[in-house]
Amino acid sequence: MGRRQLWDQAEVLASAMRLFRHRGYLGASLRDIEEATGLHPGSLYRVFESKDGLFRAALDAYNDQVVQGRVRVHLLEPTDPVAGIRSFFTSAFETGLDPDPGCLLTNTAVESFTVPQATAGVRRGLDVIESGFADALTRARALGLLSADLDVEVSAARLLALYQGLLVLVRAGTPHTKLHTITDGAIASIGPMKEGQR
Amino acid sequence: MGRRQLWDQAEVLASAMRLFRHRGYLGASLRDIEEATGLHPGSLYRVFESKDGLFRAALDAYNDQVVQGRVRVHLLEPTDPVAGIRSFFTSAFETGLDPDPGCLLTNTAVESFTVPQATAGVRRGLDVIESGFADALTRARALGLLSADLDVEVSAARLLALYQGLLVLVRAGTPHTKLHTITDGAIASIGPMKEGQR
DNA sequence: ATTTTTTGTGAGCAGTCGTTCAACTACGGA
DNA sequence: TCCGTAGTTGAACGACTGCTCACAAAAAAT
Repeated sequence: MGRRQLWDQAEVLASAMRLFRHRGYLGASLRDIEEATGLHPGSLYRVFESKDGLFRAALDAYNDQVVQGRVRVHLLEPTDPVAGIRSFFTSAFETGLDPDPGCLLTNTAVESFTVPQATAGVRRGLDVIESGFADALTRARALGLLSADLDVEVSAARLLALYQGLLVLVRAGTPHTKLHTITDGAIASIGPMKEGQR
Repeated sequence: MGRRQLWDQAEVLASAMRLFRHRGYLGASLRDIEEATGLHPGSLYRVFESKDGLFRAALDAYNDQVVQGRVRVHLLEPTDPVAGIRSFFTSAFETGLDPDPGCLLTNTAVESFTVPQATAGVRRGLDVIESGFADALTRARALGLLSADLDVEVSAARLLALYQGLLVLVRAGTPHTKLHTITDGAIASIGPMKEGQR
């Protein structure tokens, strides 16, 4: 054996994730990373090989924890799937953080030409979200909350786009009132049954 | 007077715009800019003061030419506003360019924490698009193409988000078939009247 | 023709980038 | 106890960053 690792990998990835989410891949220098994680370059490079490697690991952690977690809580588990979709949207900008860091997937997708190694991870995360929407829509339809002839695949794709667009607007500093309006419109666009309808 | 400027400012801004659109602000170095525009740093700095200054000028040019132009052609002028909205969406990813550079507004919005000087320009551009949507929707409603009780402001905001989301997905390398599906959904979500309806 | 004014050129600046590595520290096994 | 091994440290590397400026070139003013 030998000396034991003094730091927790999950904690370091969480710090790196926060930093990348806020500043992007190019905008986060290794000095920034050093400060954020408390790790010196030697340790970082021993475990993650490169800045790229760290970024990919952080993106994977983001997918496995943040994205999967949010999809589960808002899209897979709620007994009211329509309300779940709504809260999935609003929780994207009501983070309590200022400034709102947006979504690492969105930010990385846009940066993808300068970080091509990350595109696979971005796709994986987007797929998770889209599948989550599809699941929630299917369940909502089965519960009679949505029109029976709603095309789940098409609606899920549109909700994904709308969600990514919302996160762009979050980054652009759009006021929350407008973000709520968009969320309301998103829900309305999947055509939930009103009271007394159908 | 003195010596005359040898280069066309509009051409230089167009080249810079292309470069920034593809690589982002941080991803485009001054050497890249030099190569793309054919200008040496001295000339660049005499006219634009800094990399920031050049970027802001390029973003303004993007707003004034690309954004305004596309809004006019697809949203303000067409006699069929619904078809115009559709072509506004599809023209965002059927650029004929490979790889598709996406939209400078979208990309800059996401990069905004590392280029805070550009947020005002981004907002201006987004407002132009949203107003364009609102104009097209109003005209469509007046023509009886849409339901009379459609809320134009809400729908315009949602179309803007959807459009920005589409551009994120473009950057993520989403296949065109899916982008078309999303476009179809966007049109369907504003509820255009079918034949025989109303 | 000479001076003045503006523009173009590109070598070079100080600082930062991602990355490496030799010295050092802590632990398990003999 | 001492050795082998794994982890930590931070100074330093070459490459690159945004940017400057002394000089050359060209056009207007004199």
